[in-house]
Amino acid sequence: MTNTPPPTDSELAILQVLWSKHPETVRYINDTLNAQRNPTDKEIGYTTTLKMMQLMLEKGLLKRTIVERNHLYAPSVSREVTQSQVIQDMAIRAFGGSALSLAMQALGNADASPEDIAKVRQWIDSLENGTL
Amino acid sequence: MTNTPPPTDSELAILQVLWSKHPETVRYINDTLNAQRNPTDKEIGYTTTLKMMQLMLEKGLLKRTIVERNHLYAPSVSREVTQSQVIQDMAIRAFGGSALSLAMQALGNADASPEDIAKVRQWIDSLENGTL
DNA sequence: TTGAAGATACGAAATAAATCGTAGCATCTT
DNA sequence: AAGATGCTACGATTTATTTCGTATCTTCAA
Repeated sequence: MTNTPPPTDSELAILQVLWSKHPETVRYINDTLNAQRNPTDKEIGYTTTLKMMQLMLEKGLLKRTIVERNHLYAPSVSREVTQSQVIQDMAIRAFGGSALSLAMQALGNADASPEDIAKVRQWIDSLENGTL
Repeated sequence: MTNTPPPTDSELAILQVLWSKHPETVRYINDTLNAQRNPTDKEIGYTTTLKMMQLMLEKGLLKRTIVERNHLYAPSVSREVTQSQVIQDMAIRAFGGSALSLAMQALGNADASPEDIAKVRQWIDSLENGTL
């Protein structure tokens, strides 16, 4: 088990963009991040995002292909795996290690619609029967 | 809405101790943290914990009373509120803002026993009725 | 009354994370 | 061919977080 630390905040911001669309260029990521952000805040410089992604490449969080001298990046760990890692980490850090109590608290926070609740019920059923 | 940033990692470690027992002394917190930690790692110095707690006092994360010249600390924000904040933050950082998908992922991670699942079902029912 | 033990205060160092400036190298445009 | 444009590389700075060293005060016991 390679106990890599969970991604930092900025790393997660980059990963979220790449999860929804990849492979992509640094330019694309940088533009997307800046588009999301509150216009009153200062923009993130291109080289900042570039540097982050280079570090993530070294850490093994991203992979890269080169096409026509341009670099295209993609996540090298799936969204689900990374999210699990984040949850596990958060459970330890703030919930005494209990992912279950984390889950219940999150449900309370979720401001769930009736359809959402139905989805959760279904999910629970599948957990009960499923591959456990 | 005072948009205070969520507690950092070390701050959460201290808060977790205090949530389970308070008010308590710096000495107690420090001993507890060191007892929890892997014996191979270096211990946290007393003054380190002291400093953290002083900073947390300034930030308003803790409150303090003085008894017989000794300082006793307690959380000034409830466990539930802080945990909600942490979840909200994590939802944004890693789940595209959806506390619901965070909750479902956490359920998958929770390695839940049948009793646990029953508890979750009950919790969902109470959410639905608005028994908050 | 002196000194050991144990406490707090606080400046400052060490570490980690995020940001940027500058250089260098292609390609494109005129 | 020369300048503009747009890319990557990478050292270095800035900022945030964590850790600790040292001074100081109080109490207790010999």
